[in-house]
Amino acid sequence: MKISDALLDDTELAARLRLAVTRLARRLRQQTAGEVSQSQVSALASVERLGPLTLGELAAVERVQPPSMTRIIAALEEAGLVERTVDERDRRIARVKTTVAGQRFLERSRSRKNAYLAARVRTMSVEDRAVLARAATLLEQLLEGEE
Amino acid sequence: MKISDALLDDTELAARLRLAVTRLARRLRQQTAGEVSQSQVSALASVERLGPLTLGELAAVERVQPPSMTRIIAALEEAGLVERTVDERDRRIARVKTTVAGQRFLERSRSRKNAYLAARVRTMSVEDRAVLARAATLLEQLLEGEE
DNA sequence: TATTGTTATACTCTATAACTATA
DNA sequence: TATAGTTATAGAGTATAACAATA
Repeated sequence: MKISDALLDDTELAARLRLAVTRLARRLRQQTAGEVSQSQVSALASVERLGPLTLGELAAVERVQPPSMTRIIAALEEAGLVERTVDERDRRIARVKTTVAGQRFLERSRSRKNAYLAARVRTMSVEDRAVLARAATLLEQLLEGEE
Repeated sequence: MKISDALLDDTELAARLRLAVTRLARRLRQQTAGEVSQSQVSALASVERLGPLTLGELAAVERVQPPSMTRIIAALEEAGLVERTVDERDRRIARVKTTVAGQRFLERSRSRKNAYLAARVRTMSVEDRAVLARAATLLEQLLEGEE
């Protein structure tokens, strides 16, 4: 088997991806800038990206259990980054949307909390950045596409 | 600014990468097959890849604090996946290497615990896989490259 | 009864601080 | 005194189970 084949082997590629992604995620978790956790930022970004969502929908999107999302949203609400509104027709349902402060926070995140990764990316060639950009898209699709 | 430029912007790319990586890592953590945690598998893989290492070296490679590595290695040792040996000349130093069982475990990991990712990768085109393979390499370098 | 979300509780992982033993 | 590693303890973050409110 040639090296070029080995590099594209499903299992090998999956293993390498998993290690790389897991390590980088741990590193980024340590980078945790400020009082807002990774999960909270991720949820906040989903709310911004997908618009007003119910807690259940958010939990599904973020792949966490409902009680976890309750806590995440409670923290974001306390920080003034999201706003909850009860559905008028079905008062069991709560919808979440970003506040202006939440949107500003995300903007700052993109230029400040990602400084670590951005600094690393900045040292890369345009070609390498293009690869990472395409990979990011693929990883997004990979997660969206399931079941 | 053209879309193609935006895609290669340091900050935007970093933000997208972070979200994608964080989400995938969380998804993979849930996939946690069996009694061996992500961190343990990651450490075990490093031991296999880099050969016999001291606990301190391992902690540095894995970007965790020494007490965390102590616990990780204790768990791996209890599971019979690694073996510790005390340095004869300096009895403060403990070195860790994989056992046969540890190597077998990693082999199984690659074909079983990564099933989720591998299944997703399998649906991708050869071109997309090549992108992910290159991205994996870049992410590895990104982490290795820091001081 | 079924569904949406919450509260209570416990577990896992990691960190910091204090300690042991070796040098 | 300095260093390698461990033990003690605490803090996030998440999960499962039991519950409350609404339909």
